[in-house]
Amino acid sequence: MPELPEVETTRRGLAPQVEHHHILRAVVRHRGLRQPVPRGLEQRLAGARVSALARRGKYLLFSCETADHRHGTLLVHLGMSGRLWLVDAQTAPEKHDHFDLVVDNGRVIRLRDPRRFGLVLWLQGDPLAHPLLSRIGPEPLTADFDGAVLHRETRSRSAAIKLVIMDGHVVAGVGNIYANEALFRAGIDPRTPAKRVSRARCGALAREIRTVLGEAIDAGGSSLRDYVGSDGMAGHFQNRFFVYGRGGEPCMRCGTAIRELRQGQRATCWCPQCQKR
DNA sequence: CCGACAACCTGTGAGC
DNA sequence: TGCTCACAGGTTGTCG
Repeated sequence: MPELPEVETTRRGLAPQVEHHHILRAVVRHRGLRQPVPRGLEQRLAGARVSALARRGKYLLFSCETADHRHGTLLVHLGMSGRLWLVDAQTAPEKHDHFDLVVDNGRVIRLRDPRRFGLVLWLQGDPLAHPLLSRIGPEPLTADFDGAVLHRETRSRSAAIKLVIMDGHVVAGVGNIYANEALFRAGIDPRTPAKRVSRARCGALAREIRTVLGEAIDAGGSSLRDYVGSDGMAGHFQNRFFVYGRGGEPCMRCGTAIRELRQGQRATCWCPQCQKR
């Protein structure tokens, strides 16, 4: 479900409700996520103070000072179907509500994740040194990422450019929707071998990745099926897709039928007229 | 190092 | 109505 814009929308919604607040308690109802939710997590979180809520790629990091004055990080990933939102303390959990953080302001941050590809972990020490985070590529919305970086990272890659920009080790947070949309905006055929994308076109692609992610964040993310923001409100960027989910429909720029195929078990949509190798 | 593919899991919609 | 199949926003691990 969530790509970077949806995770960032969630972070922005939750931050004012949790930063500089204490966790009264945590509730784990299902430990079987992508990795098991660690035993003892509830004890570590009880009484902890959250100093900051940050994001790295699609991971959310709750920086915590525990009740016994140790530092740690609650790491949360939403996987394909996860969402994290605020509910009132009396809201009854439903079938796929696996995890709660009860905040000292009476709100509850609740994780719902039907497919359970999400992740809830406790990290000691420097969270960015953890193997899950240390190998993630540059953040697309900071100065760490630009055309020069993308060009360098793609020189040895013969795989299709779409697969390469979706590789989180090349650039963080670009999932299937925004990979399709950025390639359309940059005018690049998604099947092009990455190493054959010129320096200038890498510049255009890096720019479009940043633009489309930024616009999606401004729109509160994309709501497909069940995604909603932390406040339960749907995002509306899904109304501005040029190609994603539009196979067979006319291109919004030139009218040519949008084509669709599968790359790496994921749907790719592109305009054969507007996007070239 | 790179690429191809399966795996993890549930829900939904299309087609018969 | 009910069954089966393909597919859905992600990431990791394995194998060649």
